[in-house]
Amino acid sequence: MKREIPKQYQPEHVEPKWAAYWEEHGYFHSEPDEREAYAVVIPPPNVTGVLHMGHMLNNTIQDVLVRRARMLGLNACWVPGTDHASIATEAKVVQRLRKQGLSKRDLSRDEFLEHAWAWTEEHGGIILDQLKKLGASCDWKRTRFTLEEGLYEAVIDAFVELYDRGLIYRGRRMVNWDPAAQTALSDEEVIYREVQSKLYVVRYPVVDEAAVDGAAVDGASAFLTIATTRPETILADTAICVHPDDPRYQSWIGRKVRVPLTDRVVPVIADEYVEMEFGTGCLKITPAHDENDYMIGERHSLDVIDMLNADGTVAEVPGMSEVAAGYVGEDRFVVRKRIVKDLEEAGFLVRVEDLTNKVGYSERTDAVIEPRLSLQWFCDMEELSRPALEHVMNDDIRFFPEKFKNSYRNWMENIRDWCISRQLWWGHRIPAWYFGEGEEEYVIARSAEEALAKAREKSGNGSMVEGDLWQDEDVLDTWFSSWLWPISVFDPEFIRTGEPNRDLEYYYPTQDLVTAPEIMFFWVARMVMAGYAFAGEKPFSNVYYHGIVRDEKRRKMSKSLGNSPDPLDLIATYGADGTRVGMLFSSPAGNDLLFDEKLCEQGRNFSNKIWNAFRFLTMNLERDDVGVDPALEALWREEAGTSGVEETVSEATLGGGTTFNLADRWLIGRIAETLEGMEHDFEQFRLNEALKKIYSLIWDDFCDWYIEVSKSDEPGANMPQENLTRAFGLFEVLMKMLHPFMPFLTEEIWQQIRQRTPEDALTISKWPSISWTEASTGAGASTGLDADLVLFARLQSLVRAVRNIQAEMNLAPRQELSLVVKPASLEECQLLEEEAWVLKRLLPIASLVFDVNAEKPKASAATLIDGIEVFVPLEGLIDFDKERARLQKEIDRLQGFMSGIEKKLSNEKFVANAPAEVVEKERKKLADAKRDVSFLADQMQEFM
RNA sequence: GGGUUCAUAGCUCAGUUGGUUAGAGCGCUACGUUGACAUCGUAGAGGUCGGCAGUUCGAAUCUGCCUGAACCCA
Repeated sequence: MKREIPKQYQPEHVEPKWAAYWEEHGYFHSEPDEREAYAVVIPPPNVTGVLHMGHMLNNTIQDVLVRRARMLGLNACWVPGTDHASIATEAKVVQRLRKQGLSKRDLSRDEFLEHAWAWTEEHGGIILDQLKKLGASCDWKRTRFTLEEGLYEAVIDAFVELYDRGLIYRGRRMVNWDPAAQTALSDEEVIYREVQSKLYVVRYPVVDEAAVDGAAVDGASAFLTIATTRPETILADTAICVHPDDPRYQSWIGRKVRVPLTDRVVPVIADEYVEMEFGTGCLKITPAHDENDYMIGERHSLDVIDMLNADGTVAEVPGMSEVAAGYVGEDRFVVRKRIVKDLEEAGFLVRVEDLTNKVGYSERTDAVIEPRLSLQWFCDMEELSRPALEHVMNDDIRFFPEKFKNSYRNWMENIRDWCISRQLWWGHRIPAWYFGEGEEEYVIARSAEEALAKAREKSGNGSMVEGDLWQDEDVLDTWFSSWLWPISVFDPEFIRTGEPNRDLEYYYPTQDLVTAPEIMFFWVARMVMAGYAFAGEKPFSNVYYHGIVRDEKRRKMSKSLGNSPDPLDLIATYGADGTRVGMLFSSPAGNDLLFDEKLCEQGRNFSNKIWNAFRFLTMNLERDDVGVDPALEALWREEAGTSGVEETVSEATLGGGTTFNLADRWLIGRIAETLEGMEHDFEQFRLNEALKKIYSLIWDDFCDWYIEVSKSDEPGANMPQENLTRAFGLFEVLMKMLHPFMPFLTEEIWQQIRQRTPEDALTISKWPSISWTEASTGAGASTGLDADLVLFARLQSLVRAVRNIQAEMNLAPRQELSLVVKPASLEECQLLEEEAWVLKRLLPIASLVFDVNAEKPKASAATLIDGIEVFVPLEGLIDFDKERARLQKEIDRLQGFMSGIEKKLSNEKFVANAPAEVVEKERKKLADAKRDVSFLADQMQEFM
């Protein structure tokens, strides 16, 4: 049966077909059963986001793991979903409203949420469809969203639960304020960046000058000089602070200064916080706008003056001068410029210096963060962090790469309370109900009804009605919902009931979590906390942190830089399989990934290479079907284990050359080796290494060697059909091994090789496992698979050596050669002669002689392979100069090699101290090299 | 300022407990197209393993210092 197969692989015709087929047959849907569970929860992307390169990498990795687990016979369940991305989504909705001429303030909460849901429905889920194009084998029926009903309840339950345990409290604290989004942020949402700033040196007049001794400090002035990077905050200063031991300022402590541009008089205080060396050693204190100043303020009972509005404009504060009053309502950065000018004009500005410092920016809006004192909800981290730290440090939860344990510990040990309230509407509304203006006049409840009952009790006012209560307007940090993800996607009610449902019981703890190190604190650490806090058990066993995708200049790929290719364009150009390979190839474990489109091209080329191997085999097919090779069938274990090589099948069936020829045995041995190697790589999450192994097995071993030696002796004739059946059989195994990486192409070929029922789809087939123990026995064995590997490798070396001669002598590739091979022993001679066919298929051979006593033919090029002398007679073709040069080059190389060994062996200490086998090995190397040199030198004689 | 990691071929990276003639892919050079694949094949060039010292019979590998880079936290 000759089939027309296109010369080039066309992924665009293949991928949609199998994506639909897989989904139609529900291969990726999982329900609890008697098998071992393998669960992975997706790091939920933003519901309205679009796929970027980071998602591509993240999900490719997960898909490889999940597909492999599925083939290993585990009940694989990959739960997809999205999160509501409180700040980002709300910002987008506000932006859209603005375009419609609406402002958030014009709308009621419910009206706003309607717009937000509309937006979500419009854009939501796009990203999940994009994941399908990538081939992600998620259980789409289990798709979750952090704001859907059940998951919403779970978040409220978690809040109530933690509040009841005393781990959530409300307090007036210094928080990170995002003036653009007008909300508080957690510490993790602030990104510090180094910027070129100015340090403004400003002097404050001392007011009680009369009290100063005549011997005023260095004749000076009745001024104290401070340095600040934020001069506008001067308006809210309530003290000047020096170090208590600073000799310069001893006489000033306890006196008073007037704050420039105000009529405020503030004290000079002493506190050890001040660094004497920095700036002037004299610090202005603004308790409302700096965390450290706030703490100093607490210690010294200073006033707290808030001079910033929520939007970052300057507010009116007591005592402003006329000039300062003009700042009110202006943005803080505008005021910074104006105040510098005004300070200068008023004679307060001493000088301005350049300074590099770090400034905090909002992770979401990129606005400069302002420390701001406000009443917020916090989660106490001390108790929650304890088990989270312990179970990572003791490897109950393993981190890959392990180095991330360090920063995890560092963070956990210095953890601060988590500000969980956000001044936003899009999210989980805080279940706090107020019944009075007092800071303690509230209750925590799941519903208004429950709140009323609790409020009546707390207030002692039994006649209170629902209308007397108002719910907190704020929502919770998005991560306060994401941290429940591994629990809530399976059982949203668990936190309330404490009774796991069937899914949670079966899938939890999940197996692997794949994510980027940037969200280790945001998400991973908190999921671990939530896991122990709510389920008393870890949420996952392994965390694989992959790198960040960067461009060739090591810049992070981002939309704003425009340096990120569109993943869907890549898929269109190189195919999903090719793109996946490209992503993985550039992804060493745990390192950042310098994305290079060339690697996707390499992936596409690989697709094409495989396609053409398939095409070639198929073109050789003379029957309607490829048939079954019984010997090969016996080789694969029925039930796949996690280990590559087990159980023995008798030598008679497999060894002894009865059914499999040397090339078959060699390739099977290579498959066994590769399976073992890949398993090891997967244990370490070294996916790129595993991929490289199967890549090389297919391209180098199968295509370049196995198919070549399987071809017919007659050029142009079809392959012998038994060879073909076997080659197809081996090809099928290779497709299995490649399937987790390149699911579409492999399924296509798998389905084209034979007629398959839905039960036989590659995607649910069993991972191969070879029942052949010799494959894993020690090297140097004289029989069995190892010997075959050695023998075949020797033949490969022989072929390469002859090809090298062909190239060096500029012989035409088809120039037929009469080879003379002179092995060192009779035994070897016989072994080689039996396998002469391998050489005949791979080299243009006119005649081939094996003889331990062979005489060197006249005018021949010669070389040595493991002591086997090989002569290529080149009567009339040989170029003496070239041959001499070739031989000399080899002799030089060997002599350099030998001198190193001789030096080693002449060192008595080496001979005395090194292990005997090491010394013996060196002696053998030297002897072999000597033999080779003398052989080559003899050859030289002929051409002198 | 505190912590962590890294430095191997032109580029991106392997190199498991110290003993290898230090590997791979890409790139580069030469040759090759009478039917699997030029999205290909064959062959080849290319590295004093950042520097200096030390431990050791032996160091890319262990230790210290130096230089350079990156990341996290404050």
